[in-house]
Amino acid sequence: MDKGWCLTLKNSDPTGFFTSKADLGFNMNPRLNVKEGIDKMFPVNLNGREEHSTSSPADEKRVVLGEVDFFSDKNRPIKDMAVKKEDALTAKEPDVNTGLQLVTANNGSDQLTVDDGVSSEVEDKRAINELTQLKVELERMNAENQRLRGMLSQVSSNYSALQMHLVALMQQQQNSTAHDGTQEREILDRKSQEKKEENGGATVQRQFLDLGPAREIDDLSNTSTEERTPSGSLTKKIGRVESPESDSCGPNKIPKLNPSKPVDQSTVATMKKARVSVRVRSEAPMISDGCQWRKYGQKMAKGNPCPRAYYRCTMAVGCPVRKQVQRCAEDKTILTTTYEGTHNHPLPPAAMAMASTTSAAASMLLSGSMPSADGLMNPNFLARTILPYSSNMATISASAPFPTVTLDLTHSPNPLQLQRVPPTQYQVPFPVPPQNFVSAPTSQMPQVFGQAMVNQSKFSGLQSSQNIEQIQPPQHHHSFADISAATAAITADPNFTAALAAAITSIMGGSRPDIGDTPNNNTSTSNKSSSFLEN
DNA sequence: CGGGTTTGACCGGCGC
DNA sequence: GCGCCGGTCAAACCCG
Repeated sequence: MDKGWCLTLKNSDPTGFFTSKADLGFNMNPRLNVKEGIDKMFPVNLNGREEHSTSSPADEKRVVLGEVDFFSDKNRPIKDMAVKKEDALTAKEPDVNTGLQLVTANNGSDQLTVDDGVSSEVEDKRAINELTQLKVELERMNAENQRLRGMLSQVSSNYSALQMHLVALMQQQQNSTAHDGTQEREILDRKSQEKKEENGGATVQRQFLDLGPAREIDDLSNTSTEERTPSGSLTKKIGRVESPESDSCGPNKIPKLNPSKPVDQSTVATMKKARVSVRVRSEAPMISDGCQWRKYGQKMAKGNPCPRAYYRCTMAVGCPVRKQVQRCAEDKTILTTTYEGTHNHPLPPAAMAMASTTSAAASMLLSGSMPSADGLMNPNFLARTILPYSSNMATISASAPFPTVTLDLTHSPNPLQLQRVPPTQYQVPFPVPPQNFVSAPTSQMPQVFGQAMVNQSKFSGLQSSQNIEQIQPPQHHHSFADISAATAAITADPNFTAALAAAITSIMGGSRPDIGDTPNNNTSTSNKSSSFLEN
């Protein structure tokens, strides 16, 4: 026992008062047996120091036990003797019989500490108080958890609504295009249909071929970013990257395309080469992206003690999508997942977000502009176009053997940055009512991508974003500033950030980890990463 | 027994 | 041509 009660005495001989418990006239429980005289007691350590700092406003830390009547054996009341909190205390040895300890304040007043049942009871009381506080805190956190779950659910439902809306818009645009009788569109549609027949339903590659007129991309670039390629145009330069495998047509190769569209051919060839890397902090061996993967190899990469694992998608026979998973050599908590290729099959909702994310990023990489003269694309292009809130999240490199987009989710965006973003930079509005709309920066990326590149869409990410905005102007910008503080707090934990990003990525696909993201949608090695919400 | 993982072999690109 | 390296294959192995 290293704590006790401090009584304050003044102009008296305290040693004469408290030689024993009997002398005190009570059993150290001031609430039960004290007669009169003391109105305040507060706990101190046995070394005579107040538990609270004597230099801080510690009045609130004093334990006021109410009116206490006390008479010593000399019939002298001890009352109103509270020591000033700024007075330092010096201690004397506690009485071996009573546990009382006389301490002397600098102002000359004496104080007495009690080491017995009183302190125990007070400690119990304090423990109870702490427990109560913890319970309150726990309840608050549970409520917060429920609220966040509700937000995620809302975002999920909003995404579903938007997805349906987008499909409707696509159909509407297709109809209007057909009615316009645009020759080019008809040709594209016809060729698209031919490709579908030719590829046995593998239509996904066509998505990236129907990128639409370069004018649309260029127009969007005018509204999304002032940074353009040195040539001043974002006109497609697809075909600069010629692949020696462009004419291959193996089971994992891109089907050979109509020679009448050399641009498409090179685009498809490059699409296979284009890669999207996602960096997250995760202890799990692999992030959960909703797809089924089969590991087909593992290699030790040069310069990294961590092995690189190779996976291929097994959700459909012949799906060309592959991914590499490797931990960062510098920070092994960072997991880098590199996706390559495009799924040739329908995706489950849980996999839609990540797949569309990577597809959109790759599509932007290829359609927005290919590497500029210096071989390195402006790293802010994608970031400012699709990730207006987190320009530091995306880097694009075309100097590598394959053009690669890296989405770095290991850093939480600066919430202040969110508030500074002018409304005109919000690329993707939300056609659902805003009252319950919530979006966090970490969820913005999957949501934007998820909407921009729905798997069966024939729009590029740029087009879909633009089209939607034309129909439904942005109107929910205040939500971002409102939640930025909470977002900052949430994303302060890097692990949670990564988990949140992964989870939202999954959730944005239409399922929640607790109801829809079954192990069947993941490899056996990735199941661990989906349970963070329960933590 | 089927599906997934492991792991050494193999292949092709690339630089010297 | 040779070696390095990234990527893939496939037999062996593991596991439920």
